Amino acid sequence: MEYTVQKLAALAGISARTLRYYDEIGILKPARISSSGYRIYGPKEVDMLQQILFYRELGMDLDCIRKIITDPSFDRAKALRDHHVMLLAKREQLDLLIRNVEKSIASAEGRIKMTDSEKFEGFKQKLIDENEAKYGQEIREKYGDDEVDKSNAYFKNMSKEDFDRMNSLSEQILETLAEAMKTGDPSGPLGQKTADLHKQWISLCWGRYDRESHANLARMYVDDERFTVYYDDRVQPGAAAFLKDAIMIYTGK
Amino acid sequence: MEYTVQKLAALAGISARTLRYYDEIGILKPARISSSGYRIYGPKEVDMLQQILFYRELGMDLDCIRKIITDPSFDRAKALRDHHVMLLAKREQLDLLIRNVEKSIASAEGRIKMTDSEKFEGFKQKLIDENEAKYGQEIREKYGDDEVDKSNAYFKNMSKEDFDRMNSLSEQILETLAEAMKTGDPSGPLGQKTADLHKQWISLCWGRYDRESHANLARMYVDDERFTVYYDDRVQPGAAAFLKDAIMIYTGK
DNA sequence: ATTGACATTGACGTAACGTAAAGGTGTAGC
DNA sequence: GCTACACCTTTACGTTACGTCAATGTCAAT
Repeated sequence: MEYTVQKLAALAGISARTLRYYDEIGILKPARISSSGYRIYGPKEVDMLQQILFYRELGMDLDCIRKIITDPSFDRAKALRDHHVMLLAKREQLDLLIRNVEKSIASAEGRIKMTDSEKFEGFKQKLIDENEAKYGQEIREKYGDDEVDKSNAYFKNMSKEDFDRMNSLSEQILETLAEAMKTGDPSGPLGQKTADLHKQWISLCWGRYDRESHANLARMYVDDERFTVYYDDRVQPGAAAFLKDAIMIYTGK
Repeated sequence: MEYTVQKLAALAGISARTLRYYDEIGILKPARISSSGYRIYGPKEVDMLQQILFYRELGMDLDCIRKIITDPSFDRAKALRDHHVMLLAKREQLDLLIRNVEKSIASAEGRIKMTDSEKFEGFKQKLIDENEAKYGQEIREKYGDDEVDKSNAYFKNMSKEDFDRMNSLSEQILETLAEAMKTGDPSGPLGQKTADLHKQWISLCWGRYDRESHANLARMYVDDERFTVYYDDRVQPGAAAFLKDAIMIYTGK
């Protein structure tokens, strides 16, 4: 498939001017120039543009992008994996921001107090992202290692202290869930306390927390018999469904 | 609490120059000027800056931000709720991008084919975001409804077809896992096939897939007795650990 | 052959700061 | 009281990633 400037621009959701600029600064040259001087882009350029937009989305400046993609050792497969890691990091930052705005709402309603520092949580992270984007590969490779280390160290470092805490949380969840079900209200204080304990348990298990995963896990609780049976047996029938409702309200889903 | 430029800048993770610029264009004036001409910011300004950064994060230009926050009918509580809705929308766009990069990886490995249009999914959304930011409230209120509908539609839409597929996948996983364990090699073709089936199952359950969550779930399989017992009972002792190893290799963690 | 939607290359404009210059201020330590 | 040094000020020019004309050429259809 071949594209002229405006066709490709429409496809990618950018302007024709942007494509001409990218040609001008040598970041994305057309596959060929037609006899009448038109820029013609081919499949390779489409893929390259996608790469560029991924980097751009992560806040990298065009000069840095050029250095990376024109590097002879540029590895598209690795770049895609890097994008993936960075996008997941960005989502965590976004989740921080979302929690920030939720806390700000609660604070505006006088339900909680926020420190000034808390008011800017999730914004600062952006700077770190950008630094990472600038220093590029080495740090990213290190980042990758850290990731692996972090993952591996998870259950190694956890032994005893955290593990005990995890088991204690499991028990607390069951106890609080039983109490909460007596009230019959998943949105009540006991229901929400259960959800909060459950969140702590997840944070410990997964090493990180995001509301969407929490909600998905809750859905699985009613959907997957392993879980349903576990909670229904240990608390009472309907416990898994009750917990799911509490978590849904807790996560705002 | 009172802040000088650099103190506030450090707090918010921006530069002192940015604060002076915001003063210059009339978007954030200091509470007062000290006898020696220093800018002094108070608690009100801290909250205002937070607002500004929320709007900026959503891609709004400063001129537009000024019009909003200097409007006499500006309602901080409503603004916060708007931020919340917009940030959730942004996260959905991010999830689209993440799925895009995952598909791109699969495509690079020749596992699937992508249309050129699909290659730019999640980027275009940004334009829509900006339009929404401009046209504001009515659309956002409608969007909010869609949000709720979509969440609810998750398992409603799944009924029968997908649900059956889920159960069939569960069985396949157990069968393949049993076969794979005979070879004793989690990295072998059968072990990796098990992991791939498991991935499909997750994709169905969670509505999306990322390797990190997959790996975390695998860790939970050996760590949480509910899972361990489930697999060890149904296949053979050590099955949960074997599956975890296979998934670790599969996800490259 | 004309129309209208495309393409081209300049060239200047703009937003949101970065950066440097030239100078005043606050306070900690000697 | 003096010095050092980290902070503050304004002024002003530089930069990035394009937007926006302007002047001109091209293509496809009527």
